[in-house]
Amino acid sequence: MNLAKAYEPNQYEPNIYALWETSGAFKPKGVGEPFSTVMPPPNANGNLHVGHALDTALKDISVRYKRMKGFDAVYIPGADHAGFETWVVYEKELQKQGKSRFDFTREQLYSQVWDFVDQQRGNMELQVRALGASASWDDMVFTLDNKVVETVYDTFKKFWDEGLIYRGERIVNYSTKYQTSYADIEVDHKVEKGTLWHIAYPLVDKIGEVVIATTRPETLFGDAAVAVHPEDERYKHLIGNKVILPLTNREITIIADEYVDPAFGTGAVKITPAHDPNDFEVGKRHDLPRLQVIDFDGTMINVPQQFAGLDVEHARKQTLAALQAQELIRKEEPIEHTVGYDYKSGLPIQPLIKEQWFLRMTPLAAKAIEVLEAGEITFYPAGRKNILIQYLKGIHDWNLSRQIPWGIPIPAFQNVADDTDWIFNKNVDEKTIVVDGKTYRREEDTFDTWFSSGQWPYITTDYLDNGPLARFFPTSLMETGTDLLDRWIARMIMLSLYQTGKVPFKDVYLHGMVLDEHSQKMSKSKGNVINPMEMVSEYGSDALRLGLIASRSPGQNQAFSVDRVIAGRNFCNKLWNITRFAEHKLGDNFQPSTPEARSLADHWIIAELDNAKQTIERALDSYRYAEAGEALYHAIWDSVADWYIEASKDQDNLDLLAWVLDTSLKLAHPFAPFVTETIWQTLPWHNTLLINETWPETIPYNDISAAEFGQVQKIVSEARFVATSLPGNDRYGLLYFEDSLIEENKELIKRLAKLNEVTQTEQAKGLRLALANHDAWLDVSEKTLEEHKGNLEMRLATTHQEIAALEGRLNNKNYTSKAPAHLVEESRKQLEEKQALVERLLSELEILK
RNA sequence: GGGCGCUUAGCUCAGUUGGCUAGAGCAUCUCGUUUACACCGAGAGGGUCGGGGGUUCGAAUCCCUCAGCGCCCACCA
Repeated sequence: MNLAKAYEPNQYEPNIYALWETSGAFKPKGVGEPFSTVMPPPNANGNLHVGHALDTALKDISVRYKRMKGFDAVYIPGADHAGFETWVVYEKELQKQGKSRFDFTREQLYSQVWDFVDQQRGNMELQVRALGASASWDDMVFTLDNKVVETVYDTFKKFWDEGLIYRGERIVNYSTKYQTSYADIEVDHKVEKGTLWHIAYPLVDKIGEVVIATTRPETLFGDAAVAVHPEDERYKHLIGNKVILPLTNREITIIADEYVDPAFGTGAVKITPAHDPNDFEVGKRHDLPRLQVIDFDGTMINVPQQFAGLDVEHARKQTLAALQAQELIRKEEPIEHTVGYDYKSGLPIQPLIKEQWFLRMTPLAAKAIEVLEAGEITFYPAGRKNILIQYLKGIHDWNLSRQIPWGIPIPAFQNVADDTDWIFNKNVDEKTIVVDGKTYRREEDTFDTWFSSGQWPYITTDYLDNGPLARFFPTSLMETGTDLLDRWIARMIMLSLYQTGKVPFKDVYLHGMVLDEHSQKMSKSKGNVINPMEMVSEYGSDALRLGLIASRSPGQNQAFSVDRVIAGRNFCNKLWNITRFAEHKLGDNFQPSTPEARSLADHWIIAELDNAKQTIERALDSYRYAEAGEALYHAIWDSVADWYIEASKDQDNLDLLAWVLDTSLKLAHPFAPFVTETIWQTLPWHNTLLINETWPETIPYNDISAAEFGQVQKIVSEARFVATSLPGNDRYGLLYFEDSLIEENKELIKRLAKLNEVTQTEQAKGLRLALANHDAWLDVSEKTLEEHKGNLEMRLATTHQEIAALEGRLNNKNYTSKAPAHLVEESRKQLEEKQALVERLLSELEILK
């Protein structure tokens, strides 16, 4: 025992975590209603950021709360190989070593990244532990674990067999920097000011020209046609004619297509099937050749000598210069248009043609929309559901292929003799295989990360194999950032419905981004990144947790506040010092027996804690963490520390004091697990772990006694208020007429209001306190009284105003007839009290005259 | 072009079916070394809830409108 004067979190946290973990406290108990949540696999490629800390805090609060409530709770940890994200990090490492991906084979790269990730993973797991996550580490899943890969293959196979997977040559979003294609949602669209160039294409057999408009002149080398609207009178007569493609001697045809908007630009569009999704479609309709002029590394190919090898930007400049030289530019028009950018490198995305594996999304999305509309999943905040439905309604087929070595290989092989012949085969370690006498070459691409993490809930619970955690599927709570609504939540729902026929989770809680203290997005380049581990070491893990959840609502991006973390630390210290007081009072060997309310304060504190408990329950049951945290904070600080501990100095109800401490620790445990467990371990009457305790139960108390303590508080507050507003620093005596409440709580009132003495009197004198139900006076001198007169008059004026407002309300027949009865009743009571107060204030002023 | 969100105290933000005198943390001011805690205690000041209109007995909360800020989605060159 003998606790230090202040709580030093670093001294206790690692030991407490080890105590929990080694005791098996994080493992599901196998009894009770299941409650489960899975860690959104943090990327296994670096340090946790403060968003992870928030995520962990929210989930762990829910898990600890449910565990204490008797649920069979499990928090399943995970780690994500985070294919592309990790790849980018690793490629930078390679660069530092002066190497590139092309120096190694796929197998070599894979094993190098594996080692790299393995190292990072350990670090990440330690950080999750430091955050206090009560995760069941034995059930940890890594997205490259065998069972994950096997399930991913099975799912892929099922899609393949049922015709939902197809291999297609299509325009894909291509990152020339990382040399891989992206999914649609990985492209950042930005509205920009650009230029629309009007370029003349001379007619072949006639005199004249057709002027097309384009924002990408450098792609003209890939043009396969010029398109106009079939009904456009300006061009109707030219349809079928040929033009000469400038800077080349190629002839291309003028075609008609509904796609062209006659009102835009010149009404004539160059068609470049290999480098624009719309043109690709037009090209398909008209059977146009696809001439690729931008290579996968972002440089020009299949173009005249002078442009070959240039990157896109330079090619554009030189093309324009060449066109200018031939006087073919008719106009330059400023334009606002959207440009797609690589979300990772910030460079423009090139639409390029590539053969990729696609998953047909429409049937999957339709099922998802169905269950969402049926309300099978509850969203916090609720509005996100409709956003998701909207997304699903407009979904496109999903490009599953990534041209990076780090990931789950796509288990497909292509016949070397027939490039349309693809077969499914899991033997991805072989470069070639022979099946039925035919030789097949391995697909070198890997899966989009989200294809594996999209199956997370049923993989982590081993639902498909009916593993030991299968009872936890569908999971109870999926908690993640709002930014993952489309790319993760949507996919989990679709894939889960497809594979299991069930929704993957019942509740979805989406938290916003944690911004810096000035509401700016945190980024390395701005240098405003807050490292959660630094917060933990400076203020403690609990403090960080409390600070993160305070005043934070779902779906809303909100600033991080060190002040709130400090407030959290102070709260932990408060709990610590409440314990020190109790320790002092109870001694080293205290063993409590049944607690029982005796004093008014006893009844009151039981009521307060019961109230707080119910508020916390209501809030946590609907994931209103901030509200729960606030209720806890005030129950502990205001009620327990400021009133009950103070009252305990004048009384000895040790059993109840111990109960109050226990109850406080239990209520606080989900929010501040480390400090509460640390304290619990010091209490001589416990030899258990707090994490395994049950949620507190209230004990009998009496409402009337509790309310009477409220009266005592009013007397104390009024005496304090009046005394501090009086001149000088005098301590005053309190006089009162026959009043059993004051009588019985004399000592308490005296100490709390810092009075010299509290005495019964026959004759009132001094300053009458503005109390509705008690006659009490501060024993002050005439002179002080005189100086206080102004205060009294102000008090009287405001009370008159309040009375007028109350009377106005009560005189309104609509109010008395339509408002709920208890509100009307309350107004009446208030009016009476205010009126009594006025009487007192008046008589007080009368004396002063 | 659609969709969503935000605007409440000096700062950062809560405020769930409309209902006590609109709250919190920090900051500010005044007192205070009462042995649990200065990572403290007591008290105080500070908001016409972005503007305007409407519904209602009653609006920060619901509806309309205007203004400012932010986000997401969308293959018009």
